[in-house]
Amino acid sequence: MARKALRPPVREAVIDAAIDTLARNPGASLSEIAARAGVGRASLHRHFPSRGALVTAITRQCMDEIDAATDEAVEGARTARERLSRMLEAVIPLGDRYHFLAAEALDDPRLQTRHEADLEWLGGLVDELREEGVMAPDVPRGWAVANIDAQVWLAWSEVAAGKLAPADAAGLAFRTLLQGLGQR
Amino acid sequence: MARKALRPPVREAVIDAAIDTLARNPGASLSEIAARAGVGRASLHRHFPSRGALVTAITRQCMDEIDAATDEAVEGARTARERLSRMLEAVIPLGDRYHFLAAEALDDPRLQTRHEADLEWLGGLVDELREEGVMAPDVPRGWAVANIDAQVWLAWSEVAAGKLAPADAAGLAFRTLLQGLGQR
DNA sequence: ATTGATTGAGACATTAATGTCTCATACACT
DNA sequence: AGTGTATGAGACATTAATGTCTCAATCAAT
Repeated sequence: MARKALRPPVREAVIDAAIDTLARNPGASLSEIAARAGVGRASLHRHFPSRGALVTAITRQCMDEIDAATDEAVEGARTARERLSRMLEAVIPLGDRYHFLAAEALDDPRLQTRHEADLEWLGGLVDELREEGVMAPDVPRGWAVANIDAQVWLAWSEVAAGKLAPADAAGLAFRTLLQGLGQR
Repeated sequence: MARKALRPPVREAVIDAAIDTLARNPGASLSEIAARAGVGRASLHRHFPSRGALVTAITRQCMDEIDAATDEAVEGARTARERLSRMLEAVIPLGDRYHFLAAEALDDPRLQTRHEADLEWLGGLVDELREEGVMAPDVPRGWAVANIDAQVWLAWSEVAAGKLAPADAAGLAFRTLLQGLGQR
């Protein structure tokens, strides 16, 4: 049941390198990415015909990771509040692989649809949080969704900048979401 | 004491067009910007020798606007809480002119320093909010600053996307900052 | 050892953006 | 009206990224 080959896994190496490189600099060239992957630029083009194809591939992979981590983390949680907490704990450590997506335009319509589905999942979570009395009903649903998304992004940025300990990030984001920064 | 000329104000037109265009697409070409400004590409280069010079100029202008609006709004406020509220009311409507700065790298060291100064101003505000008992002291200072910054950015995004009424934006951001999204 | 496929290196054409330059035109000011 | 300056249009050289192609070398499998 050997999957592929024992050769150097060029495709994976390129994807990893692209994620690392583009996260730092969204305008990085393909030469740069190939070099970081330890791969010839021609080989890169053999696996990904165009830059767009590469970007699409890594975007898909990032989304796969995020969705898988979320699904696994949320599994078995009894309340929406707990789902939110677990989701943050699972997703924030992946932030460095998701972050760059904000810069690269979501041009592939399928990925765009998928991203909307992810946001809709968050919307459902917000609905449940309201029903549980955890989240205020007079806060617009879209605002709540956008805030959760933003909090994930922000937590990663602070961790990446070394201003926040990774272990504290998710808890801080959770608290900030539900209670804000105010004096309790 | 006539300042300059009654000629078409090319410089201003280019700056405005650049702000509009780069806000939508950070990688927009100079041709695109010149066209939107209703100006020849050569004239653009007469006023701004290089792309970097143009980006620096508009960045400086945006910062000027933000700082001026903030200073004016904050003037006369008696409490830090009120200063925060007024700052949000003043700055969020300017968000569409500030937003793109996140994408364009702050390469000019002087602008970088200035941005840090702005963040430090926010830090001072956070200190005062703590002293007033408005903001929890166990939330890291840097996290609080980053959240205020992020909330401004987020509010604009939602307004620009048509998902949030401009009149509601600042109030919602203020509430979210201090109380979060939780049930009161 | 032989075969077949994949790779790295590099040459090449194409495309797009950038910055410089020229020149005829239009405007502001006198 | 006359003068000087700024403009728009376009030609031009330069640079960088992209994508295609070829060829010799390498590796896996037989």
